[in-house]
Amino acid sequence: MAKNHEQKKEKIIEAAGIVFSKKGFHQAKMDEIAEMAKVAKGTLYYNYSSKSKLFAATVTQGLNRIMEAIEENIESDLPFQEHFHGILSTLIRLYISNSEVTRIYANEMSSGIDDEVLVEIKNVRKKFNAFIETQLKLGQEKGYFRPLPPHLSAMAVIGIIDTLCSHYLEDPEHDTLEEITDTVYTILSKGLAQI
Amino acid sequence: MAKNHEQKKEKIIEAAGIVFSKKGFHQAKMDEIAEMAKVAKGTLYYNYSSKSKLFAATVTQGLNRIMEAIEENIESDLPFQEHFHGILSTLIRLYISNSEVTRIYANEMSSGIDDEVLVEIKNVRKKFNAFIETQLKLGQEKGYFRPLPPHLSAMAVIGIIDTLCSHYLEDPEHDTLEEITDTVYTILSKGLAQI
Amino acid sequence: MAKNHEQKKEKIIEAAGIVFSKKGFHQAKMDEIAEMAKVAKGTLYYNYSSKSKLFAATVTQGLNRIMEAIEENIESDLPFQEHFHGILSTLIRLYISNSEVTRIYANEMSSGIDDEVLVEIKNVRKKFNAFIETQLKLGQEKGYFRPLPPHLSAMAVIGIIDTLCSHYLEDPEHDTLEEITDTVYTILSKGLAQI
Amino acid sequence: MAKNHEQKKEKIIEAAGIVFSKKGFHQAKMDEIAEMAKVAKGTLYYNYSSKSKLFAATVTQGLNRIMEAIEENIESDLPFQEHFHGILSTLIRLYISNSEVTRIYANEMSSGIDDEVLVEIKNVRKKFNAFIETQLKLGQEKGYFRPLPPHLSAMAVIGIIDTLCSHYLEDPEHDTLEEITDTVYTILSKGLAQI
DNA sequence: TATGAATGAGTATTCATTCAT
DNA sequence: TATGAATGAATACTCATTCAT
Repeated sequence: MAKNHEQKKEKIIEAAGIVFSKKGFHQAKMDEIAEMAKVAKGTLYYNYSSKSKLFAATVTQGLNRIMEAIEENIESDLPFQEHFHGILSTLIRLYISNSEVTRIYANEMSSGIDDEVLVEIKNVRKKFNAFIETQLKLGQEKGYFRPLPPHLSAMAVIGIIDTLCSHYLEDPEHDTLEEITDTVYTILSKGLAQI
Repeated sequence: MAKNHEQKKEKIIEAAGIVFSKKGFHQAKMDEIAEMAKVAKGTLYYNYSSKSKLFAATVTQGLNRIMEAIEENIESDLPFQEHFHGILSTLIRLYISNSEVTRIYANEMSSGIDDEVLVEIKNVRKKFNAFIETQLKLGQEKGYFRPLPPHLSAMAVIGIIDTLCSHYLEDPEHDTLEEITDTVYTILSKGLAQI
Repeated sequence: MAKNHEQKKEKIIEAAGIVFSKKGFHQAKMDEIAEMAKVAKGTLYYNYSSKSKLFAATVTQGLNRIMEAIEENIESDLPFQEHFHGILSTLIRLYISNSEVTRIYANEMSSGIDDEVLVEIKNVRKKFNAFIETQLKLGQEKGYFRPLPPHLSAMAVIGIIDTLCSHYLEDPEHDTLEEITDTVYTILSKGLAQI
Repeated sequence: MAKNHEQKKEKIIEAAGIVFSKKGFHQAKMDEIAEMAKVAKGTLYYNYSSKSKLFAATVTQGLNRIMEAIEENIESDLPFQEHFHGILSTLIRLYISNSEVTRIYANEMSSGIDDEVLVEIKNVRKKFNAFIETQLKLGQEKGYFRPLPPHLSAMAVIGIIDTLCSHYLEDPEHDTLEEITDTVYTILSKGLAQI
């Protein structure tokens, strides 16, 4: 019953995503994850040897899924301006719809997690940063972007998206997703200043 | 001796700032704070009735101190462009030099803290956001800034600063503070795109 | 093995009865109960979610056991006088032989226990009072007892038994159980005064 | 200012009586007593070297006051029956009006108090028991009471009064003081059985 | 005499992890 | 493979007592 087993692992990751994002790493309880996944607590440990490992698996799988989705959604034969707008729009949409994972990414890289596991998570993060960085370098080469340090620009992009999307998720009634996207796009491409 | 007593409270807040910023709220231990402040654990509770209250006092005092410093450092009779550059530069400098507090601000608004206390902290945060928002509105009125939603722009400003400064603090050798400040200023005022 | 588990719960209740009766609710320590039951402290909490709940379970189970024993021991087809004597004698015997529980019942209904739990305990108490009250009403209907307020009479019965049995338990050498029983029976049925 | 000082000690005892009776020995906090007495906590220790000593002083003073009041209120030249009724009535009245002390007496002789202090309290108790015992012996000598063991009868008297008065104090609306007094008198003098 | 800030030993409770079944 | 009862180390918080002023 390999399928059955994989399904169970998937159910656990899904439950973990929900609980970790709602409570953060330290406040999330293995009991609650087990209950939400409808498995016994022992089963968690049967599949993931510790809370940290389960956390790492949750974040890693989640971010990889998001990155795959981004790559699928990018059409690179558009004019660069539209290409860039498309990336931001995709990023924001996926950030919102995968909020269980992105919230974790945003808030819970703090200490108290096994170093070994922390390294694993930081690597996925780097992969994510590198992806943005690549896009920015592309823009620079094409002469569309200013020659700013790409790794700092990449972080700026992520920082803006992270902050505005977190704000949106806290109170989705307050602003529309278009406003968020437009604001992000305008600031990043043209800046706050006019003329 | 009232002075002596106030000094002790100050020593506690200072120790709390260090420990909370290093470990985060849930991983910070009252024992460690007491030890670092060189007082008995009971003294912590004699002065702050709970861990949450101590946390709130630490963050509130810290952010208020930063806001005062910002206001003292702003020269508002400069041309707006330079005025804005000055604000960003001051913000970044204070963010870095008060890292014990700003790290907390950035990472630990998550759940698990008394609601009552959480509200107090969120209020200081709002005060901070409002300050940035006011500056942006001023720029819009002067015709210097585009008419973007000010509260979203304010968050974008904070998001960029937060992300880049956190990055700087994680590895201060990697980039200089000028690079950080320039990147923040350029992106925010002119955007990534050229022409 | 369910049996094993039930045995462990029983061992805990037994230990709790001994410690609570010796120390009272607030002075009883969970550590001591765990040690006496030969389980880890966590096991106490795995089975009873708090000290209050464990206390409630101990008292409730104990009083229910006593009430069952009383009902089994009453022969109601005797002449009423002997029937009443039998009840008192049974009550006293069970009070003494279940002293871990009755001592708690007598001394520890005071404050400091969760309200929810306190209510539970008071309900078992009411059940016990109601039982005595029923017997007294029966005696009144049969014309054997004076028409005194039954709930007050019931409390008087319990009060006398409680006081004399506590006295007996404090120093069992001093008086015999027969003397106690005779005194209780004589006072309650005929009063102190003669003729 | 000896007077002033004595007044302060009196204020402390009074506050202690209220707090001990409401919370019991272990749940009563020195802080609360100090606050209620409107003195600093240090002052408690300046006058009574420990919590146990303060407790002992509270109980001893209280019971002595009650015993004095009883002796003042007894008219011994009445017919014995009325004399006995008078004693019970006085006892009940004083039990109710000195509930802070009598509640302590009833519920808090349990463990956890310094042995030395416990002995002191038990001695006052014995004095109180002895007083009742003397009255009962008098009744026996006068041929009014049956020849039951006087120390057991005395405890029975105290047990009934204690239980019914505690019940009255818990819910003073439920029964009148006359009903209580009549029930106690009838049961004790004539018993529950009629003819 | 009186104060109240400071102390630290003592306690209920939590929760990741283990392991017999 | 899966379970869930059992564990015990870890931790926030309490409060009688002390003592410098």
